Amino acid sequence: MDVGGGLQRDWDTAIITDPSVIYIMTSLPDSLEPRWRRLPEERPRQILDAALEVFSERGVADARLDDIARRAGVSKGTIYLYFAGKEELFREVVRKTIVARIEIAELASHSESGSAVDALSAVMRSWFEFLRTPTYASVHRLVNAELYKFPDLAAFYADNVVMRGQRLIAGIIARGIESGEFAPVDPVISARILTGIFLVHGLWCNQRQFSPHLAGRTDDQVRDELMTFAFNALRARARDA
Amino acid sequence: MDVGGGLQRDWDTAIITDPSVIYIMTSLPDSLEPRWRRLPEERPRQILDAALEVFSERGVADARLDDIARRAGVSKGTIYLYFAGKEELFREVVRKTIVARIEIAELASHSESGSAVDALSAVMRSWFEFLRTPTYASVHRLVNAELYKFPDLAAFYADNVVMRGQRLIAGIIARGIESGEFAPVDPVISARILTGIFLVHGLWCNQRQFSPHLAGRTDDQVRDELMTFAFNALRARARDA
Amino acid sequence: MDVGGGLQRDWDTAIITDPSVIYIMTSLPDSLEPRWRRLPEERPRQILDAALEVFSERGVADARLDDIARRAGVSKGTIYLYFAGKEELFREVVRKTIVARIEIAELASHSESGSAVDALSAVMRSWFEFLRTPTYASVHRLVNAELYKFPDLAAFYADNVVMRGQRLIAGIIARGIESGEFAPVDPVISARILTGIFLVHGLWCNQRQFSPHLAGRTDDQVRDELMTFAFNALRARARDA
Amino acid sequence: MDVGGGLQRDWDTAIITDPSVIYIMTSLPDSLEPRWRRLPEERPRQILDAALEVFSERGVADARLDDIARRAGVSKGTIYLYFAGKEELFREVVRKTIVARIEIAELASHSESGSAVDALSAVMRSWFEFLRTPTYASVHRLVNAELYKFPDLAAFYADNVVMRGQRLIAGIIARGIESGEFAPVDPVISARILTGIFLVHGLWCNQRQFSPHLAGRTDDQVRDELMTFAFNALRARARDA
DNA sequence: GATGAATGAGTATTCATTCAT
DNA sequence: GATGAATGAATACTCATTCAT
Repeated sequence: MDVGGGLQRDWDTAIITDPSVIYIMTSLPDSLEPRWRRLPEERPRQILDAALEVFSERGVADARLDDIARRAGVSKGTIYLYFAGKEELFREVVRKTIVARIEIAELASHSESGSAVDALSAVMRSWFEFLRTPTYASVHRLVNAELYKFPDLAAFYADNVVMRGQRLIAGIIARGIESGEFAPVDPVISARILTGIFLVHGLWCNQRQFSPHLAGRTDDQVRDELMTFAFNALRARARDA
Repeated sequence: MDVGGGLQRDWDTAIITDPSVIYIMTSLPDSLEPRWRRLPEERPRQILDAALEVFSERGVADARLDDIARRAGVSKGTIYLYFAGKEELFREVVRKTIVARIEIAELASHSESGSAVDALSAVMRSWFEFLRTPTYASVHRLVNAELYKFPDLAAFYADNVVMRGQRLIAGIIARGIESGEFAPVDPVISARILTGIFLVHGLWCNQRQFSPHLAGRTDDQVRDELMTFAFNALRARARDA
Repeated sequence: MDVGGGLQRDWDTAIITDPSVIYIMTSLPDSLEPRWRRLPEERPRQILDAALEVFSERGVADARLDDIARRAGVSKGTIYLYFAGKEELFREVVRKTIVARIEIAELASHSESGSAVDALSAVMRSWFEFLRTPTYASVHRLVNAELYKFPDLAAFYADNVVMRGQRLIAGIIARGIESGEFAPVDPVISARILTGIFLVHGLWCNQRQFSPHLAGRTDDQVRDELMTFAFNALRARARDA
Repeated sequence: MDVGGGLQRDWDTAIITDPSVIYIMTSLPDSLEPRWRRLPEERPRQILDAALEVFSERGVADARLDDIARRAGVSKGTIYLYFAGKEELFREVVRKTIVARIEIAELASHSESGSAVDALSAVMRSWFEFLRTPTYASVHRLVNAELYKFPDLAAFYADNVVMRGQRLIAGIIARGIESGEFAPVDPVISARILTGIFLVHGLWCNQRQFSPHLAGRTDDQVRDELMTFAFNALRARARDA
């Protein structure tokens, strides 16, 4: 699903690459000496990174393009060479970061081999890892704070992040029920609830100043507590059962 | 089991009084020309109500005092008679609404009599009811979206809402463990996780446009699913236990 | 025809009135002492006057709202209290001045009594008088320079100024032909041509720096030359006739 | 009587060369791979042509160098290789086009042989032909609209176009008076007025959308009406004379 | 107390101009 | 010569805040 506008080029593929080393060989097949040229295409990356920072620090409305430009090390006008405006810049920030987030989820899904318990553990660990990432902290605040002003982005986020993660977890739970590892709960419902648990706790971990209820425990402890709780719920035998 | 049933309905009307009906008759019924005058004492309330609406619709930065004034039925200048400025107005909105929210929690806590299961059920029901309230929807968005710009308010919120609610639930869980109703989980941890579950789902229910994972179920079904899940987790006997 | 947008109030009627003396009596019929109140409605007039000056000096695109505000003695923001933006301000300037111009034409038309020659003389004199007015100089430049960017205004101008003036003159010419004062020319064509003659010469008189061909003659001489030429053409008897 | 008939048609193509066809063959026709290269010598011409278009479409202030560059098929930077800046580019556009216009006038003046009536007819026809040219339409708008911001250009235009044309016509009129073809009018005054008539009507013909008074007649009819009127005026015998 | 006209600081956006390649 | 990425000065427009009435 293409949420962004008409301006995007092909920096998509460079997302994970360190911007300071993005070079490209000018392919002259017959040339003896391949020459490296500095890619102006790193500009968008610099701007997007700076924009994510500023947006998440101050919110979209309060973010000043001037700040973003300064932090990206470019002039204000340069932003407009790559993005149609503030709003479009924000769209790109979200879109790009969400895409990156999906990659992570994809990686996590590779751990589907083995027992359902092991698979779920692996997914939970890697997901929580991601949730505690500074990037995710920023995006999550933005999603909660501003996305309702951008319905198309919100839909994109819901479809590609929440639903996707939930489906991944639901699959594992279903497998676990089949294999007898888990009680016969509703896999979809359980997956939704687990997703929610991880989301809030990710948020709380990322703004510990405002989370007195996490006082005294490390992020890893919190994660382990969540996992324990999750497995308890999934393996539960109701008293009267 | 449904203890808090009779009183939740008036939360909204208690918190957001309809500005269009706050009038007072200045002459007796038998007067030929009854004249209505707006109650000056209600000014701050009207403004706060309008402000909550506008803030939650557009965010603090995008909210225009003009809109708030118009919606409150007063002039822009009047706002400054009661509040020092936009930011202070926002502070008051949050403070007042949080205080109102606390009252509710207090009320709910009265249902501590009876079995832990019944008490927890009652609290969960009444709390979820509140979470689905338009007022809460607004506040919750504001809390997630903007509170980090107001550290003092964030602390106030964390202390008085999250911690307090968590303590309430933890108490009930502890009681349930003692009475043998629940497995010997950590009451504080469980309370925190349950709190989180309810918060996210409250949020999701309040912005269903962006919550495809709730498609096909009513808010009440969602609540019941949460409760089932919660009790499963709390009553769990680990397989190997 | 209403060309302007939604903002206009009722300052229309005050057009010719000197802005510095626009006061209004607050009509309290029973009050013993009528009190005068400064009309905020003079603001639009001040702004429109300043805008006409600046627009005609620098053109619409080069005109700075700042300059207009300063010259009107108000702040920049004040302009936006009365006009939706720069373009709308320009529309109002043209509309208002054109309306004023029509009043003049109306006045001139009163001289329709008497001989056609006398009537035409009177109209020509009063029209040329108007053409040499500083206000008209400004408007005429704006019309020629920028109106093509505002098709609705251009149509308004063509209908209400050019066509109207032409019709007035054509009527007099027709009368003169009937009475035998003029040769049997086509009244409409002649009126159009005379209109054109006066328009260019008005323009030339108003920018004499660029009109070396007017060197050595006063505006009144120019006018008389035009009139002589016009009457020559209208009274002409073709040689071979 | 139609003297200048054969040559007016090429004015436009001489002045605005179509940029898309300025190429040169770099190899001989018998070469297997004929390759076309753009003539660098044509750069300035291409830019000037594009600039005239854009300037006349949007006005100097609103014209974007970007558009001019794109239309000229060059990069924005290239413009600065040939012109000092936007203003200087405009100056060159006017100078070059005016010069071209003068050549035309020169050509037209060759038709001074024969009767004054024939000569004047020829000049009028060829001049009006030129006035209706797209190029002239553009220049005329620019002259009226923006030249007052460039006093030196305005003087250049007045001296070389208006005065020169006027002198040409005045000469013919004087000849006609001498020969008895015309009444003893003032040749200079008449020439000025005739010039004015043709200028306005040229303008009106070029923006017929805004000229309801020309509705129903072709440009040629308009021209013939002007000529009839002019000859009427010139051959006039005042009633009382 | 209320009003709403007026203010002006703050910012997104545009575009002529420069310059490294 | 050409390019087009980069710049930053310039400016329309917004809106919180003030204050005379």
